[in-house]
Amino acid sequence: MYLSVNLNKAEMGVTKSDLFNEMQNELATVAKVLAHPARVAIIQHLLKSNACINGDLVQELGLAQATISQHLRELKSVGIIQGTIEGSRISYCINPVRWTEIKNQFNELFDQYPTAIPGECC
Amino acid sequence: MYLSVNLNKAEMGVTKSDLFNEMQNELATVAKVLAHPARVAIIQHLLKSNACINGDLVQELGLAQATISQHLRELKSVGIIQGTIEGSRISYCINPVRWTEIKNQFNELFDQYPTAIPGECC
DNA sequence: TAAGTACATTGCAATATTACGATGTATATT
DNA sequence: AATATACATCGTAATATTGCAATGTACTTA
Repeated sequence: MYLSVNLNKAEMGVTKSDLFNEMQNELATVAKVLAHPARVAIIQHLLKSNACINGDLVQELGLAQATISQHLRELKSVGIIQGTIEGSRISYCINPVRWTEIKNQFNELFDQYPTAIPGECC
Repeated sequence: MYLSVNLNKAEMGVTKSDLFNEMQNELATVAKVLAHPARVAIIQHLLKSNACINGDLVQELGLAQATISQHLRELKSVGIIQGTIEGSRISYCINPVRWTEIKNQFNELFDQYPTAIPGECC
């Protein structure tokens, strides 16, 4: 039987981030940014072309300009990309330092799994 | 000027997954499952203890039983964990094969970034 | 068989995300 | 200065996610 200890009104739709540690919250935040195919596609386009502008991505992905702009903002929010003003355009590219940080963050989790387990697991 | 080509009513809140390729959709789907600190915490608990049951996680994370069950279902949905019935309990653990697959999937993306770029980027 | 334990599922409320048209801001061109 | 270009932001509608109480299902024990 599971008795409810918390008698307050439930906070629905709200992630209880105070229950988790820094690493768990940070990894989840970055994962959330990668959790949309358009943003993965934007990243891959930046990997291919080294740098590009909003308009390129509108052409490439077939989403509206406002939508691309919103995705770019989310990618920027975790620092995975950066934008530089170039005249009337903004040139976006991967942030190399942050890229490595994020890669390492994920691999710290991935590498926590022992490569070989005797015969335990289910 | 950005003329709208699509004159149909906008499909809001709906990810246009048909615009993206298989790799992009799959990576995004897995990232979405990792995009919640509770699910990262569940994974880490499984890494530490090799296997555990729903009740353990309720104790460990301080979320309701139904909530843990929901998170476990999402983790199972991408195959990152698996559950085995053990009497009246269900023992969860990491799926080793899928774990490696996912790790490689992410690193395929991460390793697309050239380690050293001359002096191009912004 | 009845009561208890363990977990899933359902139903629902609150919040978050996705998408785009419309509009705003800043630079560039005529 | 007026027009065009490039991008951000706002407003809004549709859908998705999060969380939990209540309930359902299956096994276990008294």
